[in-house]
Amino acid sequence: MKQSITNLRKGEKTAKGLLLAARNLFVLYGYSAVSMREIALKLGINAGAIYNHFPSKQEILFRLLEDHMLDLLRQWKVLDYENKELSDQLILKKFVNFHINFHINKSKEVFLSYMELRSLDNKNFMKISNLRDEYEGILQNILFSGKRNGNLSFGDPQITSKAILGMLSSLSHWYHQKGRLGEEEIKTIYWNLILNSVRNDWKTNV
Amino acid sequence: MKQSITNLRKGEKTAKGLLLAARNLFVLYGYSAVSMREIALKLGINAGAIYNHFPSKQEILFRLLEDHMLDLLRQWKVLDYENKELSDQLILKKFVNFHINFHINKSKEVFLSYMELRSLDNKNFMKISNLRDEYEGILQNILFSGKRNGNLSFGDPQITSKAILGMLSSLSHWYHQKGRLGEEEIKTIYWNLILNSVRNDWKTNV
DNA sequence: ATTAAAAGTGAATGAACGTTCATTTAATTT
DNA sequence: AAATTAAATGAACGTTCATTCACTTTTAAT
Repeated sequence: MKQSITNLRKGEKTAKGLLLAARNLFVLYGYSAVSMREIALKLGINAGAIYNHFPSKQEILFRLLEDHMLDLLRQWKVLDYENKELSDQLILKKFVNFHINFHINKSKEVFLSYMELRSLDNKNFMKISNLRDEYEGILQNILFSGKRNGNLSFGDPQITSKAILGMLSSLSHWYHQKGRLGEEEIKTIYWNLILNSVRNDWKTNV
Repeated sequence: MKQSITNLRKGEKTAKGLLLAARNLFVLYGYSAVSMREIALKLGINAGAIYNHFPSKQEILFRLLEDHMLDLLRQWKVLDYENKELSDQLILKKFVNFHINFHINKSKEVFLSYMELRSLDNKNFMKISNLRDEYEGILQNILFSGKRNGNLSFGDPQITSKAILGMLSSLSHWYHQKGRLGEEEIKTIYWNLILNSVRNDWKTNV
């Protein structure tokens, strides 16, 4: 019989709990520094019991990173801005707001994806790497389009997209809910920085 | 008798070689995932021999990170821009160029300092953390000064400095010597992005 | 050349690692 | 309530970990 989301089978609850515990521990200490015993301990179960839910430690990390990247891409897609005839500037703003919102609300997942790419084995690395490229491609396309249409002005689009993503993603390294500024204030500050940086004449600066 | 730099005592050569090998391995796989045996193997010596040069694995990591941060701060200080009566805009440009140059030429050290802060024990973490704050303070001061004098215009200076440093530091994640663009081109692109982002009227954007 | 210090060996330490397994206990379905 | 499946136990597997140590070899100073 199918179970409701709020009334999971015991095993599903444990599996979710394990992912959560693993995520928190990996964020704090790094994948390699965390043992299966430590993860199990957070759930009050034995390390061996983890293998009723996941085939390996590596698979836990992969699940965390893949779930996160698929979530990121899916959430952008359902907004469907690309089919809404928005101006280049407005869709860039939508992207910035989306990215900030996501990075604030999923800061641990973002941080983990950032830090533990290298802990994936080759096959898993390629999968996640492709998903990352797909996401980076979204911003690149926005910038390309804005430059082509003359609505945005900046240097190399690939470097620029990397610079902007670097700026935005650094959020996950220092943002905490208890911080001085709220999400909206941060969005405003970042949007001003980014819009100014890409809408001015190129090579007019000292 | 004092030795010249090019003619080190054997032990000093080994010590330097160990730091280099450890740096490269830590960058590739992470501190926790690298064993003393692997580090020693790169030098063709036995793991036990490492302890003739360093008291622990933790100390090797700390040495790498401290050396790097002290080098970063020292190199900025010898330029002594702060005593040269430069305009706010020009000193910001100097800082950006300095930061990019350093991050391109020491990309492995930068990357390591970024990734392995959490692998330091408490005492060491505080030391490195303080050095990082000192460096971040340099940019914050430049931005504060520019805003106070009306030469720069942007939102919250602390967020802005974090955003700019995030943008600049992401360089170490993707820059490789073999890349399409050289150091000067990257400096130009970044400088345009950054200058535009902080010299325009605040809150005039859509 | 002699000698003392420095550097390296190779085995050993105890602890911790991810994973497996036979078995028991708990949850769910019949 | 009985039968079946899922979940957890706890010990053990072989391996690897950082570190120590008695000892040998190499290096550098006398």
